[in-house]
Amino acid sequence: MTAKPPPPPPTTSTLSHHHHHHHTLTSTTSLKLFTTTGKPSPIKSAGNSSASVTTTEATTIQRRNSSDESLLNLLRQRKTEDAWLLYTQSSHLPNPTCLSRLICQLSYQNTPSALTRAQSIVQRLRHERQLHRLDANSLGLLAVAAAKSGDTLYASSILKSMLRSGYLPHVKAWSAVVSRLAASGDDGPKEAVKLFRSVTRTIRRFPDPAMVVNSRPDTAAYNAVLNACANLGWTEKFRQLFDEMPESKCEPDILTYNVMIKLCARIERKDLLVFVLERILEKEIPLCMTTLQSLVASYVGFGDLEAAERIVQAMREGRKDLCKILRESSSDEIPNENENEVFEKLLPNVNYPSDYEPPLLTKVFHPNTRMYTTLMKGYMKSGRITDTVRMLEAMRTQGDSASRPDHVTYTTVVSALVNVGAMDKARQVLTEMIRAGVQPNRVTYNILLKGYCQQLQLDRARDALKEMADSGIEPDAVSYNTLIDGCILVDDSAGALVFFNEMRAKGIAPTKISYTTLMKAFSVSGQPKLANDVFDEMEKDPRVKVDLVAWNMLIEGYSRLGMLDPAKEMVERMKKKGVYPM
DNA sequence: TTAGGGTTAG
Repeated sequence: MTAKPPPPPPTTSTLSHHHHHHHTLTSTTSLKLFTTTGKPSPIKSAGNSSASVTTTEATTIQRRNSSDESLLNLLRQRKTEDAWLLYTQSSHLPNPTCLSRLICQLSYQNTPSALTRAQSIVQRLRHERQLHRLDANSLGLLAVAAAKSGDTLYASSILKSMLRSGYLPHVKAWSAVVSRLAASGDDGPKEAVKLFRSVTRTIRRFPDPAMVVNSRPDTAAYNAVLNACANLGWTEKFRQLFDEMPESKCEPDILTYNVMIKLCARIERKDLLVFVLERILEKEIPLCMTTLQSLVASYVGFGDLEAAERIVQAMREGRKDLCKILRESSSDEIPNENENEVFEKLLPNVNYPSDYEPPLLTKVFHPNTRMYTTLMKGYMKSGRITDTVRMLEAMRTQGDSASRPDHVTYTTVVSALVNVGAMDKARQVLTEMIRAGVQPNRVTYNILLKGYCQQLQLDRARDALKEMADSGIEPDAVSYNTLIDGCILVDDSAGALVFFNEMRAKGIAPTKISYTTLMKAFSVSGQPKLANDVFDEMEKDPRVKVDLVAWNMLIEGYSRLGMLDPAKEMVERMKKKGVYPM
């Protein structure tokens, strides 16, 4: 947590430009600080500065030094709140140590307000071209805090600007951001892969290995980027990165293989799932429950409930020959040739002879709540509502504490009932869960909101929103997006706007779905001008990126009314921005 | 939150 001076920048030709630039800035800026006249000072270093300054300047320096000293004291005592107040009370820019420590402590608090404060310091420094005053440690922590709060755009922009300036973030910092990006929607996974590449490229440019020792990717970092590849279905990229792990002295671990299971599911290669399990056992990597969980989830995703049930049943019976059971459930679909080559490298065991005796689990695993809930989701998705409810009953009465229904289980049942329009029964389950001592959460209520909206019962939806607040559950963007969409269903664009404004008034950040849904409300009600206004707001909001859906909604608003000229104009504007219609 | 059971658009 201590503030360190910026790491020595790399010396390769590409980055040396930044290097010199960077250094010039550092020395001149410390001079500027000590200058009150605004004229360039002849002083060359802080060391001999006091000799050549005037008396007034010396007094100013003293005042500033003492202010920095009080700030540093507060920071040392971890009085972050007081430190922040002191910072805001003075127009003087604190020294690099204080600024970095303040950013570190604010980032470490992991609260929205602390993050906003840290960001405001960065914004000020950026504006005053003093960003280099912050060390790599504080910027890295800020990036992690931003990523954790869901602001992955901000987090990756901080990291990118660090890399541009020759700063190398700690592996824990940059990999945390890669991990968040990988799991976030939109372009997140692509950005994760890009970020991973920029970091490793920058690392390679440093001639001295000692300088990059804390920034090199570890297995966790690889797992994060592999997860991004899995989410994208980028098999070849996955293999490349997987292949370079040994060169980077990283061993694949159980998570790496769990991510591989996800990749197989994503690219619809059900036939490969069993080979991943066999490979894990063959490499004697300790198996964990989540691997089996991932397998069941994958089969459920494929709609192969029989295979999922077979695993669960085998586990209930305490069997260890899961591989054998899964081999029996493998279908004989013909896989893609190119993909096969890739997987022969990832999973050499796909080519083992057919009389190969698959390995046994080294330990017995029992199905838990999560696994049963996954199976339940399968029933829900295939419309087997009776089985969903029956499963809940079985879990309640079974008496096994590791598989008792929890809030997600009940929420799944609520969701299943909402999906078939059985709102009264969904309500009953909500009551039942509360009686059983399981508290519904925001997701449970969001599903209920969705149900009332779908039933065009907006008043009931509003009541549910109140009920939510009364139980101490704050609505989020999803709650409001659902309600805005509900207003569209009853042709109430004014109501949609009211919800949108209510959301912003509550400090809930609109997502791009909020913007596009509100645009849709105005578009379908024949108010393209208003849709246009929302679009402009969206462009101004740094938290969201205008995407193709937003452009389409904008264009559609005009086309719907036969206003082809403005529609064409929008298409041109869109092309100029580098977005192309599909 | 190094993955992982439940929710929102088009």
